[in-house]
Amino acid sequence: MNARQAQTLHVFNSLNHNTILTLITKSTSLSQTQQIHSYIIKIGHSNDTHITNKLISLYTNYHHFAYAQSLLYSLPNPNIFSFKPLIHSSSKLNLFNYTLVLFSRLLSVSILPDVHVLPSAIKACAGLSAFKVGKQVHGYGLTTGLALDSFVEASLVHMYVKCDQLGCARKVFGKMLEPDVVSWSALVSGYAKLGDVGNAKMVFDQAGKLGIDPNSVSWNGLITGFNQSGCYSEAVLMFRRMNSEGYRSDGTSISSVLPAISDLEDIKMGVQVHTHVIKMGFESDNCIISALIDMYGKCRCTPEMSRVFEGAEEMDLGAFNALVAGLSRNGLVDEAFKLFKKFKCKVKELNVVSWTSMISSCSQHGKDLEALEIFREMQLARVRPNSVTISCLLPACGNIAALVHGKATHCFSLRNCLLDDAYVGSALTDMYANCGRIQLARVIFDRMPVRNLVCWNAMISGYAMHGKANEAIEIFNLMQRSGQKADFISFTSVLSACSQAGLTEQGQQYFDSMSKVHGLEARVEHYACMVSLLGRAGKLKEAYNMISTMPIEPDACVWGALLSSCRTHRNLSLGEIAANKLFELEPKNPGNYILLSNIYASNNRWNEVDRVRDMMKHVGLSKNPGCSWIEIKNKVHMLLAGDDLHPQMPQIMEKLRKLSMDMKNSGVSHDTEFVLHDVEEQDKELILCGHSEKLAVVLGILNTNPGTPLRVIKNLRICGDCHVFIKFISSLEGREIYVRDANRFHHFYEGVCSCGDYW
DNA sequence: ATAGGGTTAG
Repeated sequence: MNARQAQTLHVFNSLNHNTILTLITKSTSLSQTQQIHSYIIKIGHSNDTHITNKLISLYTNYHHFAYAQSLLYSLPNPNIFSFKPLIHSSSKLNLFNYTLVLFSRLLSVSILPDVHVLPSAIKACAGLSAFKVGKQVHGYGLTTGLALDSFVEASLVHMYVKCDQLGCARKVFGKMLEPDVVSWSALVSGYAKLGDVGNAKMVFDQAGKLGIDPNSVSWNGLITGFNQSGCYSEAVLMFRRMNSEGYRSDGTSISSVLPAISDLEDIKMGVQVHTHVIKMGFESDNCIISALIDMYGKCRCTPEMSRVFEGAEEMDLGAFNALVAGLSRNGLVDEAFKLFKKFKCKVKELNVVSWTSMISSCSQHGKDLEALEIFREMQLARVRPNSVTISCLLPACGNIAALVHGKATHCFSLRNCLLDDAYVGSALTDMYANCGRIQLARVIFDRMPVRNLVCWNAMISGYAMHGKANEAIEIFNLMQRSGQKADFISFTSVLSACSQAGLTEQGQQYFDSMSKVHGLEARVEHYACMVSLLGRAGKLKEAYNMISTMPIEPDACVWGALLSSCRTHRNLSLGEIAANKLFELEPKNPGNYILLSNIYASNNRWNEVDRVRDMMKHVGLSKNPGCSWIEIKNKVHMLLAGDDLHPQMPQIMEKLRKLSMDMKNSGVSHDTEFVLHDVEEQDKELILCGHSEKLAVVLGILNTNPGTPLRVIKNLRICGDCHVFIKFISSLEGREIYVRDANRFHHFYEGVCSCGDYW
């Protein structure tokens, strides 16, 4: 090729080059871009960096990232502009991982990032809370001098705040030549979010010195931050300060401060804010309406709550959800359900929160079957349940020992990747424990990737419920070794486990360690555990002394623990004291009368037994089955007083069956009463009947004494509360349990226990 | 080219 030819070719190419660039800039659609692209390939310009950069930019604009990326990666000599379009738009779309992939590619081909690209990478680290990577990028910025740029500095502050590294954030902020409101606000709300009230206020008060004028976003960020860390009174305080210092609170301020007021149950402040809302004309803001409804609900002002809802111009789903939650929180479950049904027909767009809060209110108020039914409907309505839904549904399964449904829910969580959620894990642990499957509960617990206090407590209380004290203690210790602090609930479980297992000394040690080691003052439920711990060990006087000297007022649980212990040890004098206290505290609780009558009976004071029955009648408990039980107990005693037990059995059976029928006919709640039906007449069997809690205790004894003979009667139906089920199921460990008629959740077990004791 | 704030379900 001669010189002239070469020149011609060059001119041709450069002309062509410019023409192509103009062409690309004029392209208005994806298809045009593609046409030009194919032309570029045809004439052999696909290695031209300048041209390809334009193409990358176009494809990125059309969100054809794969295309843009393949062009970028195939370019022999890319420059910073080849990377910019993809890095910027991936960062804009919050595709953080992708941004970082592109950024590291940029570094690996030895291109120096500039002050425009670096903030995108830093933003990606912020979005991923990737502290280590963020620090590396920061270091890179320092060595290259890019970190001196004010935009880079601002994004670094933001990144460190998002990674909860407030020390680093403050360092960067402190070095800024022109500290800006945005970085400062991020820093302040970051401290508030971590509950660091001191630093939040300190940095906030530096505003004047730094020449920063806080705007409403700064104030609101601070309020929300305090809310998120549970510093509710600080949040309210800041709201007050905001107004008194002459800053205008906007809609966001109000909907941020209202949840704090709700949690403080500060109705006075709530009403003040409500009037402020009316004065400022914020009444049509849906967020504020929801927050107001929530506030009135949490302050137990249901009429006000409904009034706000009805006063709203348009039906907002958030407000509806808040109303449903508020009604059920105040025990008005039926009204909540009615409202839910009405809304369901009217508007077919209930969301996850609507369904979940309805499920939650059912499972919290003994409407477990309804909760399961609503969950089914929710799926028919094609609303996707989330982890919150599952953690509300599982207690419903556990409450009625609906193992089949619990397992189905477990599978659902597995399929939908919800098992990693700490709340779901805890609820599953709890459900399996409530269904008598403590080993499964443990498997769930062991597989949890992240554990919070709720998870540990669920496992401890599961073991405690099953009378497995050593295991409960093991988990309790494991929890502390893992760095999780124990709370009141952890101790209640451990103490009750010790009490059930008769670990008197160990229980006493744990009780003492509460205040000495853990800085927790024992609550009334812990004293109740201690009384039953001492009582079970026969140390009734010590138990009574503990009640007499405890620093807080003993409640019915404490006295009840003493009374039960007195029943176990047939102690009449202390039993009478406890019972008299209980008759004052809860005169309508039949259990206390029955316990006392038992103590009298075991001391052969049959006239006193009759007197207790009369007392029951006197306080209006004559229709209570317990009253009849006392009567029948007397008669059974008479029957059993004879030398030979066995000849009396048919008669006893007859009485029991009649009583069982009476209970059924009088509509006794199946929650708390144990009912026997369809007892097959078998000779020489003594059947346990009675109050569920007592039955649970007896079954528990069976459970801890495996040698106790267990005789089997077929087709016995039991309706009882969860305690009965747990003890019952675990007492049958290793035997087949059949669940027929699973739809109605009436559990038919093949087998029932019988033992020498009866109440 | 980059950055800060809102309601309702566990």
